[in-house]
Amino acid sequence: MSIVAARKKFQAYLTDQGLRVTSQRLAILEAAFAQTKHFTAEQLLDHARAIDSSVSRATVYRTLPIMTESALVREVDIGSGEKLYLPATNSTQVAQVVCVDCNRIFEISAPFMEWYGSTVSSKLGLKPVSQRLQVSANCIAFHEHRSCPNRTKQA
Amino acid sequence: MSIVAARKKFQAYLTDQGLRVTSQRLAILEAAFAQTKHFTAEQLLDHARAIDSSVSRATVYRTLPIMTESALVREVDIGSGEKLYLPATNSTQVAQVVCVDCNRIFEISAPFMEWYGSTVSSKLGLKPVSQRLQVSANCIAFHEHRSCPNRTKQA
DNA sequence: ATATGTGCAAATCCTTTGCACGTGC
DNA sequence: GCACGTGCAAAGGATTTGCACATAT
Repeated sequence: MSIVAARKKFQAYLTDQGLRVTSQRLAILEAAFAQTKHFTAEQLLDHARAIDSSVSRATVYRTLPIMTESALVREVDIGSGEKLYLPATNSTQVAQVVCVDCNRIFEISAPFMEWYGSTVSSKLGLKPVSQRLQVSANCIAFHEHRSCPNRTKQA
Repeated sequence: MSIVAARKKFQAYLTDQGLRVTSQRLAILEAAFAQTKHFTAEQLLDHARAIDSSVSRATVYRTLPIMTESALVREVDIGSGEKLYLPATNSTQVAQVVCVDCNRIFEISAPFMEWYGSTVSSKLGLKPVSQRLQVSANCIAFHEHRSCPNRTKQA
């Protein structure tokens, strides 16, 4: 989604929910959509401040749930202590493959996930809301060296 | 796995790793295997103290990774802030279905997970270590009432 | 005008850690 | 005996929150 479309959608969402369109919220959205890979709340704060220096950490943390609920940003929890975020794509049927050697994260299509969620949930009398699939892996070629060539590139 | 078998396996693992068999570690293992559902570190501490009052929170936190690495306990992170644990079963090919209304957690067989992890990893030049699949869902019949009949039963 | 939003700093929550003492091997 | 394990309390890191001020509508 383009930043233009994202901004439009965000403003519509805020208005629709009776929330206010503030310069800080727009700066944070702008910063999020400038990212090309997964980012943390802290990294988002840095980038948002480059756009609007008045943005505070608290507002970033308060805005992330809004962007997530409006499906503009996707939240990814790989169990690393801090949550990661990503400008949302159309599909929610995406799995993460995380290299434990170098922390690279690949977003991979997993179209069967939704089917599985529905099938299993209905058997339990539940209605699926979302599903997450995550694979942890090592770099094959370099595992024997006990280090990964990409180790310095923290994804 | 019976507690007897678990204790034997744990002692073997500790010895094999050059770690010591202490009364605290045994009490914590005992407490873990007395659980019938998912438990937190804090709950484990409570139960372990009922067996050996000298057990400290620090030791529980230091023992959990040992039990996890020895495959006696399985760690489940549903992104709720605190990690959950479970006496391990044979299969690692298990998905969690979490009811967001009442926090019940169902462990469901998902035999294709391992296959998916291997397939996808090899395409990326990676070797899979583990995979997690989690489905979030609502109680169908009670979602309209905005509450769940099991809400008080924190799983 | 007024209900929301914001920045700041303190608080919270789970988990980890430094240190001096205790204990399995 | 000595290295490893332990309890305690303090530290740590990510996220949340109370409050007084600012601002969108």
